[in-house]
Amino acid sequence: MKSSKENKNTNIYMKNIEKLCKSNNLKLTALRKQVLELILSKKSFVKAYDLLNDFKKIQPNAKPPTIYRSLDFLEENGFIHKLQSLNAFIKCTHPKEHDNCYFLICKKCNNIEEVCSSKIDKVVSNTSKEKNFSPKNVTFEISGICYKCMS
Amino acid sequence: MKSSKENKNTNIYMKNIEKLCKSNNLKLTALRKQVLELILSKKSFVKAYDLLNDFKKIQPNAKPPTIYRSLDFLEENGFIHKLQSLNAFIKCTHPKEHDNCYFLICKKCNNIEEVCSSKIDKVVSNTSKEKNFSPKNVTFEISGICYKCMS
DNA sequence: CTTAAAGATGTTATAATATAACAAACTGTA
DNA sequence: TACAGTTTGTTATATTATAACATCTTTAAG
Repeated sequence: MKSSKENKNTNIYMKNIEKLCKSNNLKLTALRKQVLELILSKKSFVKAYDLLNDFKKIQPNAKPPTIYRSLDFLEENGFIHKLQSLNAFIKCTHPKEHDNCYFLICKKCNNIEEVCSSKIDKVVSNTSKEKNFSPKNVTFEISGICYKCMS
Repeated sequence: MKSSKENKNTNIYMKNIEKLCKSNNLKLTALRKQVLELILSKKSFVKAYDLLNDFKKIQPNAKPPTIYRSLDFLEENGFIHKLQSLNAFIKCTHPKEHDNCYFLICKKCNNIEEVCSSKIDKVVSNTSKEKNFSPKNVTFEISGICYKCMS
């Protein structure tokens, strides 16, 4: 069961997404919204096929492309992130507010901390400049142990 | 056909790996060596199943675990890297000389530039410290367009 | 309106990536 | 030598992801 506070946060989040879609002329269809809601309902990351199984409770004949297409849409538009080292997906904590996000992934509790750091942005752009490289996508995932699990 | 210069470089590389294995008490078995040689023979990254097909020319009854186990050994010991955003593998340009490597991945020509930067190392350790996080593995891959492909 | 084009979804099938589990062979060492 | 640990062989299957084509919906132009 989700607490009413979580529900409220999810609602605020969805309102924001709806606004962003409107202003960016993106189609947040019922399907995409449902998939996003499922992702939001997770404490941490979610695997595509787990999402598919969840989604089958709503729409029993859902198939992998159903999920993957929605994931594509949500990721392309910065509403979720793919964690490349886990083959998993997670909501973006502040959609459309910046380009790149970085992640601290705890191997023990599976908690993900999303980090947005201008220092990291600078390292990316400096490294790219040095190497004459034009960056498009950045994958930056640090896996290890979070402070809660260190003891 | 490989140039004799490439063969020479590969030989030097392998000698170094053999030395490193000896001094670290690692077993570079014939199998592992063959797999590494196949990886070294590539200009860029290689996919596991392409590697398997290559390897089948040497040993026709090779199976996925044959390859994946060798990849595990080679990666664990820092002789190759897994590119998480590509599900692919590439040799390490300077094995055992540092902890983490970063990659510039050209989407056009598939060239990979391996970058080792103390600035990036610092950002990782500073970010981790700030967040009270104990980092173990770093995935840092920037995909984009390299200077050769920019025109 | 209406209709053509683009976009989204449904559906079937299959590709691509990776690992579990257990058996057999090998290696080092007590 | 024998036995413990490691590596490799082998079969099977799990996991992740996409191609291809049909159908339905939306949108914008005529």
